[in-house]
Amino acid sequence: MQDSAGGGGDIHLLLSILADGEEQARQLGEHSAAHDDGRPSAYTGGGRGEEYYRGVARQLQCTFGRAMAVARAIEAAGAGASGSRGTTNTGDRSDSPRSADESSGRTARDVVAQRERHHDMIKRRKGLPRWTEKIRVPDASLEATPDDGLSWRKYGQKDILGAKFPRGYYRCTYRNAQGCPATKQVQRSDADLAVFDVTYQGAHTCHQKQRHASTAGDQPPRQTDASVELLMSFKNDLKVETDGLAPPSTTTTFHDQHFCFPSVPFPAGVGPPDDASLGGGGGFSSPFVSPAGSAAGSSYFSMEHCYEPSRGGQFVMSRGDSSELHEVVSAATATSSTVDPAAAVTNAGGFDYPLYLHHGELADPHLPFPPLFGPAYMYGQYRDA
DNA sequence: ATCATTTGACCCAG
DNA sequence: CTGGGTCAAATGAT
Repeated sequence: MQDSAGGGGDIHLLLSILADGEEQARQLGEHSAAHDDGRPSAYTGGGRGEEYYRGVARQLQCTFGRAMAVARAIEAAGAGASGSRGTTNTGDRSDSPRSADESSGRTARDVVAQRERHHDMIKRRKGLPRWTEKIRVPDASLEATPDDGLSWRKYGQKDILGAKFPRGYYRCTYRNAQGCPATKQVQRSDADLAVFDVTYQGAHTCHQKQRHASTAGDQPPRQTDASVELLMSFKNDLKVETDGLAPPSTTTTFHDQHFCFPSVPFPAGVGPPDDASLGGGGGFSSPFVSPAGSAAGSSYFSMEHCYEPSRGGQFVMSRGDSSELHEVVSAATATSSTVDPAAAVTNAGGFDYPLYLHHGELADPHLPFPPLFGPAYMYGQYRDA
């Protein structure tokens, strides 16, 4: 079942966060209703932003409600079944470097153990959400590496067939410390040296503080992307629960690296939205970077549509499930009154997003939600020379 | 000394 | 069998 690292603890955290998010959503709705005329349009994304805002809030609320229900179910089920490692979890540290304990290097036993562990890990990974982002770095030097502000530790590199550059494998720095399952693969595009394909897998369950632009006011690390990611992992669980045999891993790909939200969320110079959103409190300039709850919701919805990049670079809907989640999204779509966020974005940013159009084509109106896998939009500030 | 990266070997899925 | 993903010893950086 939900193999997410922790187990009971995570569930509680999840519940807590979800409850929090639900509340925030409620406030969001009220807020937008109350301030609909108070705020300059810029804050609402322009005109109907308010309605849209409200719709999102409503959906968010709904989603959280469902999520909580399911989470409770998971909790209940988990209590009895208690996942695999529940019992055997002796060495949760698992990392315990190497043998050094037995005589020589590796005994058959070690090998077996390792294999088991590996297998177990693979198994676990399989169920984790997976998505890809294209990140553009400011300079195309070979040294350049996309930095998403989170702490990763490189654990491998491999030459990939057909790719000019090797692929780097990273895992969360706190995997051992906090059992965070997040990993990512970074592959430089052979077409554009400044572009990287970053495939994330697994949600961060750790509480590392995503630091980037120093930014002035910072807030309690609390929610932020931790909750976002948690939600994503949660969504994954949901998915698994809903349709046991959905594709093990889905990939959401966003081909844009300039995440310019409708109302230019980040006041130039002030810093990345991530920190702003972290607060979930202070004044936010865009609905998308507002309260963490909202952000989480957005991400959640975004993740709902999973595309699988095929070899040719095309995107295909890979979701085969017709879970309620889909309904939620659809509802959200409907509620947001078919706004054409794509257009909004395009206009606001002044860029064009061919991919967005594609999304639209695929009946994917969730555009307003940037893939706020936090870090990424950091690069949005850079203009490709 | 501690922690991160490098790098070849290993394992598994397709 | 091959390619992709991970492990872990060796090595480097702080």
